[in-house]
Amino acid sequence: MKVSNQNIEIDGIDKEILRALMQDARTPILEIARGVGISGAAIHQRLRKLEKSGLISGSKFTINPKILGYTTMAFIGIYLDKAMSNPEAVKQLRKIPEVIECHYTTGNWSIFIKILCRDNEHLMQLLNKDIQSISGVSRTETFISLQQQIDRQIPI
Amino acid sequence: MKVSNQNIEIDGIDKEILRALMQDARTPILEIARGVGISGAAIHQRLRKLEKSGLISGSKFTINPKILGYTTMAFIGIYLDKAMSNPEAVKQLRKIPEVIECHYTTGNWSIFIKILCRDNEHLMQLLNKDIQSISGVSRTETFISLQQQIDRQIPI
DNA sequence: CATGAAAATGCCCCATT
DNA sequence: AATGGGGCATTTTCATG
Repeated sequence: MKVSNQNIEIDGIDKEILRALMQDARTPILEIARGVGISGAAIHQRLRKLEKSGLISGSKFTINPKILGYTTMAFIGIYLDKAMSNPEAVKQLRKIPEVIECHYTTGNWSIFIKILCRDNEHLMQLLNKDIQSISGVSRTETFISLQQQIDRQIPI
Repeated sequence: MKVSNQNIEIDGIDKEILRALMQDARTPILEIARGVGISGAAIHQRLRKLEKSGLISGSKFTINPKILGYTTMAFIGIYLDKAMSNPEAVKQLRKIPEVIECHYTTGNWSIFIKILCRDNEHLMQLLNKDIQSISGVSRTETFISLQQQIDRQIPI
């Protein structure tokens, strides 16, 4: 089976390459080559093709925030005044390092963010001091992630 | 300055190593070594220390879901019947590949998920066919990410 | 913790098919 | 698209400071 989109086609070998690298970005190309039974040079060519297609958007070491003391994840829905320019609010949110995701969303909230904090006191400080002080923010609704059960990418 | 937690201490060199690899997991160790001015072997030792501490939880290639046609991200709050065992619901959610995050949360919802879908029709199918059919799910509230403005890790 | 050296391994380009 | 070869870079280990 082929998955195709625009001018990009991904076959089973591409999938195996991607799956290996999605699990561990430092998997040696030659190891993948041995696994799928083609030469390293071929894997290399396919990788260049996949990168050029934009399918591979990067590779990252992932840090466990808990080790740094960030044990609490929370989601915050933000209501903005109608007059407020959303991009300006995002600009201010970007300055808060604890904000790790930020979305414009449909629904009641104008903006929806994900944050990491050390504890409830830290969370309260982020809400009251950092976020509520952004001009245009009228109200927020917060809920805490008690436990994350799934964290993955779309399967290839 | 030192960031410390339990038995782990991270100095400025560790931070430079982590920052480089968080940006690009395939950054050559020797390149980092040249940048910070110590030997490759020393970087290697530090990396092993950081891995052992659990701070580094892995490395991943990141896939751009849009290239595969997954152009829509949505968040769904799920109400579960009181009698329902949450772990069973999570088990069912795990079978849906479009579910890329799943949290137990405080607040009105029992479970909060993030999904990727191809279009609104696909979203509706996920809601009506896949999620609503999970026993114990009484109601859902959905909002769509119109645009993601921030996506990052906690800064080191 | 850091180092240099050395061995092993892998990367990446190329000509060819 | 895939292959093997080969030059060069990187990784990894080790004994030592």
